[in-house]
This record gives sequence, structure tokens and C-alpha cells, in this order.
Amino acid sequence: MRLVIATCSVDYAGRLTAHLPLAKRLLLVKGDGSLLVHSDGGSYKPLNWMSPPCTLSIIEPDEVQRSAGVSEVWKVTHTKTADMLVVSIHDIEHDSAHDLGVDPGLQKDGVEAHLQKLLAEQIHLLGDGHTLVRREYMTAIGPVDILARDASGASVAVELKRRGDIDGVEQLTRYLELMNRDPLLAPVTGVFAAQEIKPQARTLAEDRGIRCLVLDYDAMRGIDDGIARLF
Amino acid sequence: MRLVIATCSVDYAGRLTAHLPLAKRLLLVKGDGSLLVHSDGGSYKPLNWMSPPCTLSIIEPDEVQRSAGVSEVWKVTHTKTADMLVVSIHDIEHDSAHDLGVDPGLQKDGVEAHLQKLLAEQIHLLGDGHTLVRREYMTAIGPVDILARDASGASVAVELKRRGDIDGVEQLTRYLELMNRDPLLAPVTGVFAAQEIKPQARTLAEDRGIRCLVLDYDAMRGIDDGIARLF
DNA sequence: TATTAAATCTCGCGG
DNA sequence: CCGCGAGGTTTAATA
Repeated sequence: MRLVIATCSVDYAGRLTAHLPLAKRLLLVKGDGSLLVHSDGGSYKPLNWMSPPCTLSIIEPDEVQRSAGVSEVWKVTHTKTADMLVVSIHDIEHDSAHDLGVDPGLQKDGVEAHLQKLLAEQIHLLGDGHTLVRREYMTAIGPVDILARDASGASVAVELKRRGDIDGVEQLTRYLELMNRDPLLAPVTGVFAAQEIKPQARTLAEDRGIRCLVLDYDAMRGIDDGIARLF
Repeated sequence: MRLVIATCSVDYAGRLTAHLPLAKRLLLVKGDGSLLVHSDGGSYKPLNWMSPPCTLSIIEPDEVQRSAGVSEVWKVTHTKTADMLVVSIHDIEHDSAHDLGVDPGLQKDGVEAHLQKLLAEQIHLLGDGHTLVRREYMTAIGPVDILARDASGASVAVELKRRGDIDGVEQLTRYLELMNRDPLLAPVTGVFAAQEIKPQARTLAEDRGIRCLVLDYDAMRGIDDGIARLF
């Protein structure tokens, strides 16, 4: 990994064209030749970048560029798509290289998967007398998150989201339409369950006879893990 | 901006919990206190991070941590959400600080916006005799990308995508449903236009009487700008 | 290998 | 300020 702090301008051409005016920035060159251009603000997304696989070549500036103050030109081209990033470097303030080795990688504890597991265990949250049929119930157009039966034995299809949006309602609608054509399952009712349900999604869902259920993640998992575990 | 190359392990707890085992990594501290943890590979996304607004505090390790080789503990807490990132630092290989100033920011030439402008100018691509009514035609549930009229004067609603997927068809369907309730507009037909249309999206669209139109971006904009402009 | 859905999404625009 | 849509989305899972 190479770290360069330099005054530079940047041009990108590929799926869009973009330009960064002259300013001091961090240029981060990774071991695979990929490049990130970061400013001292914003979030984790670089101002501009080139993803691997790509190759970086350093070019001597031509006469016009040199007279404009350019000391080096970095050209990074994507191996497959011909996307290109050109960094015109004026002054270099810092330049260092470091050998990091291979990273063991991130271990993460998911969100929706965890919610699904918890709701399957606490299936009573759907209402009294509900029983679990199975998680990831397979249909021709994809898996329904949870299939259950209500107190009367009727099928209930549950679509789970962290944030309930319109497309989640559309997804559940397609499942319900399909499942209700199956005489062994019909009639199937729908439950749209999420930590947070957008008003428009709720309106659309209820308009289609789909019940909305807001889940309290913290209450479902208890307070014995998560942030608490760090202390 | 502060750049630190250090052997460290990282723990995050917030919207999920995650852990990074001990390894050498780049710690990038931005001026607003936000932190990025990068390895020497992957794409532009850090292994772990904390977005602003947040505060970083450096803590002395306790006895257990010290005996495990921890020399410093960085605790970064999000100001609003209580998300937390804890970096346990063992060895520091590099540490430097740089004043970058405020970045002038990225100037970009969009994709869908550009496509929309081009299609509005080349409205004949919809078919002979078509005329433009307007771009971003406002409805109660959002703007229709392009509203036009066909040779017979009937309304045509166009939904534009770079990649045509099922959700784009759903979006257009909602618009059509609404617009066809308006006697001043009805009957409104739909055109789903994209650089690339997924087979499932095409099937769904045609099943609903929506016409599909594949756009050749390069042909529409000509070959006189874009990458060519860089040389 | 292609497709699909999630993301600690991020980012920008409009109401 | 919030909601909505797009992204050079990226990324992971899965058929």
C-alpha cells in the first residue's frame, strides 16, 4: 500500500465522466493497483476511484501540462471495461509505502437473517395460535421468508425487511398471487414485517389486504448481546 | 487527516456487530473525527468505519489488554445513533498528519440524466410521429421520466433506466395505473426504455402491455465526447 | 457463472 | 427535515 498526499486534479471517464479541480488530497494505491482518492471529509466513499482489476502507469507530462505545473500524470485503466482515471499531480507532500500482508477479513453478524431466526422462534408475535411451517419456503419465483399457519390453520406468508419499503410489498404481492393459485395452500394471507415500515409501503400493503407488523429488534433479541457485549 | 499504519483488531457494534482479527491495516482519521479502516485489497469500501458525526477518544488499555499486547484503544462513538467502533492497537508502524483544506468537490456528468436528455431530444426513437410533452412530468406519486404523445395524439409515459429490472416495470405500472384514472390523459400507454433489459423484466412488462425499448447510449450521444475527450 | 436481494449502503434532490 | 430514487452503486448468497 502506498500513501501519497498531493495537490492534484482528477479526471474519470467510464460509465460517467467526472472531474475534480486542483486541490490537496490523499491518493491511496493498493497492492492490486487500485486507487482511491480521498478528501478530508465526506463518508467512507472516496471522491473518485478505480476498482481492481486495473493497472496504474506513470506518465511524463507533456509540455503544456508541465508549464501548467503538472509534475506527474498517473493513468489508471480498468482491465475489462476500459474505464479510465487520470490523476494530474502538481506537488507531492508525503509519499510512503507499507507492506500490510493479506487481511483475515471481516466477521459479521447479519441483520435480516438474525431477524428471521428470531421471528421464527417467537412466531407468536404474528398473533395468538400461530405456528411455524418453515423458514425460506421455496416457490417457483423465490423463497418466502417465513410460512406459518394461523389459529384456524390458514396459511400465512411473511415477508421480512429491516426497512419496509414499497418494493418489499410488491415482492410479497407476487408471492401471494402465486401461492393463492395453489389449492393446497390457498387461501394465503400476507404479513409484511419490518423494524420500520414506510407510510407509503403501509398504505399500499393495507390496500392489498396485507397486514403490517413492526418488529422491535432489541426486544426480540434481548439486551444480552450486541453493544452490551463490548463492555 | 491522520494516517496510521498499525497492527490492530477492530470491533463494531451498532446496526450489526462485526469483528476484525489482529492484522496490519491503515487507519485513516478524517478532520471531522470519522475513521476508515482499510486493508491492502478489496474495493473502495473500508473493512470497517465510522461515519460523521462522531467523536474519537483514545483510552489507556486496562491490565488484561496491556498484557495481550494492546498499547492504545481508540473508541469512536457516533453522536446520534450510539453506534460504536473500538480499535485495539498493538504496534504502530507509521503515523503522520496532513492539512488538506476543504475540497472543491466532484463535478459529474450523470448517466440516467444524460440518457433522459438525449431521448427527449431524439424522441423519434419512440416511433414515427412521436412528440415530447415534457421531461419529469409530475404526478401524485412522483415524476414520470418522459411524457410524450404518439402519432395519434395518445399519451405515452416513458420510464428510463440504465439497466431495466423488474422494479422499474413495477414503478412504471404504478404510474400508468394512476395516470389512466385521469380523464385528461387516458389512455396512457407505457414504454420501458433502458440500455439493457433483463429477460424477466421484459416478460413482466410485455405481459402488462408495456412496450420495451433498448437504447444504444453510444449511438445516441455520438462518439464525440466521453472518453475521447480526454485525449 | 449469472441473477437476485441486501447494505453499518451513500448521495442528492424536492417537497 | 424527510422521503424517494439513483448509484461508476458494492457485496454476498444462490441457482
